[in-house]
Amino acid sequence: MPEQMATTYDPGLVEEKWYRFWEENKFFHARVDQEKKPFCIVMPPPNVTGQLHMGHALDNTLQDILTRWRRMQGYNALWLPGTDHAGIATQAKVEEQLTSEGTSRTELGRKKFLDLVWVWKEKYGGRITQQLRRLGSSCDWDRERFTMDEGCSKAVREVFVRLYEQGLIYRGYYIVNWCPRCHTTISDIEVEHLPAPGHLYYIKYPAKRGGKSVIIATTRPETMLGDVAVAVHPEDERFKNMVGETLILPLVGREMPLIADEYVDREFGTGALKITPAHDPNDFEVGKRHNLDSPQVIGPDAAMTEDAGAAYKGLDRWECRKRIVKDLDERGYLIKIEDHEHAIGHCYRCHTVIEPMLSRQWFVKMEPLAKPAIEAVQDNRIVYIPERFGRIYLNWMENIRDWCISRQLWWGHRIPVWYCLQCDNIIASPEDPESCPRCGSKDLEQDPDVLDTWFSSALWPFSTLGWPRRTEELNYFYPTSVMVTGRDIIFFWVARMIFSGLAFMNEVPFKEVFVHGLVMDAQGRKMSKSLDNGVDPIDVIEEYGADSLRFMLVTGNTPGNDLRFHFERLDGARNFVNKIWNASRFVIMNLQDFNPGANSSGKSYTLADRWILSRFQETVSSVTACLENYELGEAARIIYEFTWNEFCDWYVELCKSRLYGKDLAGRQTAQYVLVKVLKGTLELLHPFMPFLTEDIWQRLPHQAETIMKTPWPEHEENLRDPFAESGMADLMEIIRSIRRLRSEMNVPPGKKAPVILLAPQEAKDFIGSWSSYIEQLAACLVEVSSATKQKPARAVHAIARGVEIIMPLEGLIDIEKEIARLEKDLLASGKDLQRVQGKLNNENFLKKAAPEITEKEKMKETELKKAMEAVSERLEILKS
RNA sequence: GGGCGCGUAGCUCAGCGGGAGAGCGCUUGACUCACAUUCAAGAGGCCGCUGGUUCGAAACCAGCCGUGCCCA
Repeated sequence: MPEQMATTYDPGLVEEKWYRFWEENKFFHARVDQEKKPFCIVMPPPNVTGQLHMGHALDNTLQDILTRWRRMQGYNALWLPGTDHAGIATQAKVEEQLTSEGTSRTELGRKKFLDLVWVWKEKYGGRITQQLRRLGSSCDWDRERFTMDEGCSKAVREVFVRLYEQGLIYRGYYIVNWCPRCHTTISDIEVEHLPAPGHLYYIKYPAKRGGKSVIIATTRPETMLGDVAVAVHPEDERFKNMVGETLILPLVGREMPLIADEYVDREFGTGALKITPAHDPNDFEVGKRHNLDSPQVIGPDAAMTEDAGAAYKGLDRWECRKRIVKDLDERGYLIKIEDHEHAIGHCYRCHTVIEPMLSRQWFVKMEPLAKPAIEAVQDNRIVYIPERFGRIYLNWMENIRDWCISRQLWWGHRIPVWYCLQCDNIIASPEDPESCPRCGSKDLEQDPDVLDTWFSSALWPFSTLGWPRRTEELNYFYPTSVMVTGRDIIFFWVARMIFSGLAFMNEVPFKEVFVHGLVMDAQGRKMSKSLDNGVDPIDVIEEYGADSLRFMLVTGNTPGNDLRFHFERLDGARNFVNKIWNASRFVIMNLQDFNPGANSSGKSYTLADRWILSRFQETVSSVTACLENYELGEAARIIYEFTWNEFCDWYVELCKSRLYGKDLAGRQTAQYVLVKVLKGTLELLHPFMPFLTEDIWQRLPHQAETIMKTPWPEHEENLRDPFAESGMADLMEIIRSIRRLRSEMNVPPGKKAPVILLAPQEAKDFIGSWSSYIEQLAACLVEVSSATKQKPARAVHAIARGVEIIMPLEGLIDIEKEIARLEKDLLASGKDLQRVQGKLNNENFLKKAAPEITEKEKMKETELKKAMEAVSERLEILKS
């Protein structure tokens, strides 16, 4: 006795069970198998101490769909999961905790602090991977990796040392982005430029020899304390004969030159630019060109330094700005202040205003690495989907600057460089060195900094497969098939994986990059902690089930575009899930006597059978084609429409009489087709809704252990049946017309209405053979006649697909209303006819349009004419 | 300043050279034995604006307006 199925699907009852079933049976595990074609995705590793958010849910749903689909297609599919140590984020969280406990990392010291972070990692590291399981992710947990595990750490050191030896990693003294709150440098792309209202301060810099002074304009007056020059454009007539003069820096009294440099924008401000090499990247370049000093006036805490002078030392940068402005004003140097909106760099993590600062850091020299990474995309060895992201990538790569990789943090991969305290030798080594290879001293000190987190993520596609060891996994699965990720980390991550893969594997890390948009809130804003507008995927899964969430995330938007999160759309997905559940429930309830082996041949298909089987073939091929093109939302939509609008609304309804009827063969055929199409649909849907489909599939007659391992439905050409499709389309249109008449005439739903169908001779037999369909689905009694039959006067009338529909309604009919309705019809058809004839009367149209188009228009014309004739005739009868 | 999206039904979005679509919402009717998380029927649109290409444009091109994002 089969288990009773509830009338509504309850995901909470089954999801956990099926996930455990899959995981315990190792269905996600992929082993190297030379007989099979590999398919591999490496998961963008979420922050190890983070929680699943909607972005992860979307990203991983897409990956899971691709993985499950390819696995069913027979690929040896590996989806390799893992987590990221997320240097700044994780360290910040642990530091927060320490602060709340009244201590700090500096108090604890490096060793103790790191021990604590590891404890923290152990505690929270499992949370996100558990959450990924709730989503249904079919990743190979036996191969789960962590960016700071032994293998990845080895890879990081290996890469660092090799790049160092090639001269592609260097230590340099440059302007970097310093976050005064995180107390570390960050790379250029980690700086967020946000527009902010500010001011433009015009300040007078007097000339040493008297006479004309120079007025400069600046947005950051406090940096004037570090000024070493004023620059003008060499061709600027206003300053031409002043270049070379000496100016006096107000408040400080420092003498400095007026120099000429092409960098200066003549249009901005007064055309004279103060130069502060230690606190502005462009000024730094100017300073280098002109051999200028670079006094540092702002320190790591964003407070003014000793060099700022006694009057300002120790002041916070904003406080100092106020003071400077006040002092300048009092002494007559301040000319004016204008409002000025400009972009200010903020730390992407803590949103503190970045301080450009001169500092000694480690850099990766990008130009030689970028070149092959550009070529790989240019010659399509890597393809971006959608394409436009490839152009964005190229534009960025072509203008790339060196990458600052050292971070003043403790949590991360420590830079594998040691300094010999005896002979100043610098040693970069994959292994911790015992002694200095040059002087033999054991007095070595490791660089205190760690590497940018993205340095290790950049190696992810090959470090996770075993590199630097040449493992069989690496040989088999690399290059991976596709990278699925959000548009916001193309530069951070995708670009860096590409050049790293090319540099160390001599091969691209993946062949395709499938870029998706961001999940926004209902108003289209980014979900964020500060707005508190985020929706927790786990809450959604608990309320709606993972399948509904997945389906909602995948439908209703196009690749690469952002999507808004609406609970209404979740309702829609949940309803669809329930619809499938109930259609399946109906099928299963009617299978008690089903023998899958008994009627595999010699079936006598009805028109409806032939139609649904043919429609299913169409669905299989279009869904597969959509998936091949990464049109996942479109694929889901097609399955939705097929299931709901064709299978449920029409086929299941048409099966009822056969299932409940006395004809055993008819019942068996219906069972066979219902099972075949339902199973096939579940298989198509499985990548999108893994839980529901497994649950139902297991209740249906089946061979394999799991739907996961069932072959992806193949298109069966012999089941395509254009005749059945067009025949059914005609019948459906007739049924809809009758329903419309009933509804307009307010025929009670329970009442069987008599209907006369006047069909042209060639269609009469066909309509006659399948008139039972019309009777079932339009609740009527059908009489089919030839078109010449005498027509009753008191009746409503419609025309569909060349068939006249006459519904005699003695007593119910309102002649005036019917006349008005028919006249409206006639008017609409007349307009259509006009448009069609307009085309057909156009010589150019007939000459230039494709023959099948003109043919179609001609057919339309005849059809419209016939319909209008019938309606006119009808009107005459009614009016007489 | 440069680049990239997006403006289609009240809302959210598909369609992207040959009859304007879906879901939700709305109106009307139905608890019909898989499903009221349902079924049936319906109303609702100068497809942002202006030009151009074409026999034919919501779709292609140019410009403009509005809006969002990225880079400088």
